[in-house]
Amino acid sequence: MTPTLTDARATRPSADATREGIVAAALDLFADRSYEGASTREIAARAGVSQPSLTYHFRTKDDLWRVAVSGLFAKLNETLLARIEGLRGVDVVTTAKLVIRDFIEFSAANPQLHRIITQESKAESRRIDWLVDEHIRPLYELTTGLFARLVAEGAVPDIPPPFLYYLLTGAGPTIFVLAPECRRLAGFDPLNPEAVQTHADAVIQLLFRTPVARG
Amino acid sequence: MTPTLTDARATRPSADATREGIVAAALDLFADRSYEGASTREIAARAGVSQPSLTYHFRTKDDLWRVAVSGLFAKLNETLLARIEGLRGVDVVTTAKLVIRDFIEFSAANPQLHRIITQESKAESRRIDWLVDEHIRPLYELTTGLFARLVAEGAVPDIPPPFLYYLLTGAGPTIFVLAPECRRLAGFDPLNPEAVQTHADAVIQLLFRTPVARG
DNA sequence: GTCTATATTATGATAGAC
DNA sequence: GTCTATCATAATATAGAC
Repeated sequence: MTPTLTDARATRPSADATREGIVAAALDLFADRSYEGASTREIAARAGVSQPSLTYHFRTKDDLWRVAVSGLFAKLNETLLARIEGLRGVDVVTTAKLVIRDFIEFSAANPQLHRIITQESKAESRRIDWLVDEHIRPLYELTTGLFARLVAEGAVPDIPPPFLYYLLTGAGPTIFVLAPECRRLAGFDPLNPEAVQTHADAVIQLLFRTPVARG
Repeated sequence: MTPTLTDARATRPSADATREGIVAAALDLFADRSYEGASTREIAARAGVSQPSLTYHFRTKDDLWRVAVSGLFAKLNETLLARIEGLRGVDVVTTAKLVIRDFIEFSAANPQLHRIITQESKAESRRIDWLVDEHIRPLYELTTGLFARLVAEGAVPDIPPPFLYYLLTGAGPTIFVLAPECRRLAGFDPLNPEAVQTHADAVIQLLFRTPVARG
């Protein structure tokens, strides 16, 4: 870093702000264009910095991708674990409904997550191995564990938890991932707050077979 | 075409076979790498032809993409309309369950469809406009019409049909689109026939709230 | 109808001034 | 820490032989 004493170079953002700007731009472009389709020049342009600045801060395009994706998963984990922490002692059905609503709200606010996972989920990708080992597996274990208890209680239909995991993974984020299609096709924006809640209600109603009060 | 009388040039495939080979390779690579990420060189290599052969047969990369995608939608429409045709006069609940199972089986056999729609569903894409107008809207009208009748009959929960459309669009294909992830994460291949049926059963069970015999 | 060769542009990463 | 200039490679598309 070696900052100056006065730190007077206010014309340019600080190194941390630069990094954050690059990461945010990278996340948007990786999600929209896929890893191969997003160019470092365009990421730099969107972040308002020069293209070699990415190399300086992140070494390679691959490293930048990993940093950007890790940030997203950190946000998701923080959200879900804070919710679960706050509900310690509460019954599993109530907990699950609130966690699912949190997941759906997160997916609406951050559709990049599901887009990136979808793009990287291909046979040849080295990045999907990293993604699964580093970030997805803990969430998978958490979710399937929750579903196993819900099935045991008869709160959700008797479907194997791995299938329930992929039903939720698909049914939850897809309407937000396809938001540009939805606007053209159905004439409404699924990202507006009312639509997000309607969608969350629908997912919870399908899974739990009971009308659900919004949390 | 101007084929020779003897058509003895058996060393190379015929023009039609060449086109089909290119289209099949393009579909796989567009689905895996997105439009921008798939190179015409790699498509040509997978099809076993030279790179300029793509230009000769399809003029531009964009035209090739459209031809490949149109072929996929033609297959889907053929499948669904044949089923609906064959069930003329049968009650709407039975029809819907069979159509949904067909859609899920098609999604397992052709995960490229949902991958490509997902990749192109971004604000700036000119291709999503074409996709919606040319191919998706008729299927959307068909599906939401079916769901409206199912809701009216009380066969599925009282959820607005556009949301039911996106619930099915997400819950149906996602496990197949994420098959490489699923193999690593859950340890089974969702594309195996037994898993496909288990998944179809699960989707139908969630929507219709009754155990369902396989069709 | 298919190829080799190539024109033109865009890519990821590096060198080096400040 | 940020920039301009540039290298080496890969991209789409074209020219022209066969």
